[in-house]
Amino acid sequence: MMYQKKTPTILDCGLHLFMEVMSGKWKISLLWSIYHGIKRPSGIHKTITQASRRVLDAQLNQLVLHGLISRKDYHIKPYKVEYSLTELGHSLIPVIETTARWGEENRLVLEEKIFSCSID
Amino acid sequence: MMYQKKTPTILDCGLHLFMEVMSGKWKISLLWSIYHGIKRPSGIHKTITQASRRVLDAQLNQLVLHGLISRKDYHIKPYKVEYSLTELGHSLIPVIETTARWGEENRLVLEEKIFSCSID
DNA sequence: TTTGATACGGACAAATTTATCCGTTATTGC
DNA sequence: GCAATAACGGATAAATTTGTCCGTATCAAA
Repeated sequence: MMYQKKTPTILDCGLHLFMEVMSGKWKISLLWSIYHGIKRPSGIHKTITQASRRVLDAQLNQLVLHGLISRKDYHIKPYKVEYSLTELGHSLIPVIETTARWGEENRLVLEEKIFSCSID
Repeated sequence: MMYQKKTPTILDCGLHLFMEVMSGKWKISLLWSIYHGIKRPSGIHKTITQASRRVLDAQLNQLVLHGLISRKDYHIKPYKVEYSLTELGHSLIPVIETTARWGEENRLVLEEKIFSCSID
């Protein structure tokens, strides 16, 4: 069962919409894997070993519900399931690349700041 | 006292860096207000009435610690404090605009999906 | 002198997200 | 049969974020 929000979601501006569907610790990595052709849940898990399979499944479900990826079940035994980006998911790639570029360009400063926050 | 993280922060890719400094329910609105010339805490609060002053202060502090805004205390009575974007904060504006544009372009679909998640 | 504006943050509760533990089903290979 | 792989999700604990309730201080104006 999925968690039921108790406070209203704010979607004033487009950035809030973006944050809403992107928030989730592993979602970026998941989208990235799928974009790079790793489609099966087990394969994805092998590329994101820090997270448990359970958690990845949950976030994959959210991505599906938000319409960024689609899930194809081949209905064969042994099981086979594949995820792929939807059109909406694809439209997100250049946006992700823009933000990722900003992060990389400022990595040194950002890492230092983030680090100093986590000690005092 | 600020919360002490217990699990390691993941900063593999630039997008994670972006998410790290942008995560926080009111940060976008705060940056937006400051960018648009509303600099004093009380004024900012008037533009974001859904949040309590306490919460806004906390997130403003985080933005300062992450180096996105700077805080100038005029050391006069009655109190006067002003926030402004740092160079790093400014460099974020076009990135925010890119993601916001994506959100707006897909608002209809996204709102519908987000909404349907919140009912079943 | 009481009210209101400015500014800030401790202490704690509530909401939300993430992680861990385990149980299910079915197939392949040894 | 027994272990490994593939797939999925309930129940619950732990971590993290957000919100609420207060208390501090200074000054101005009514």
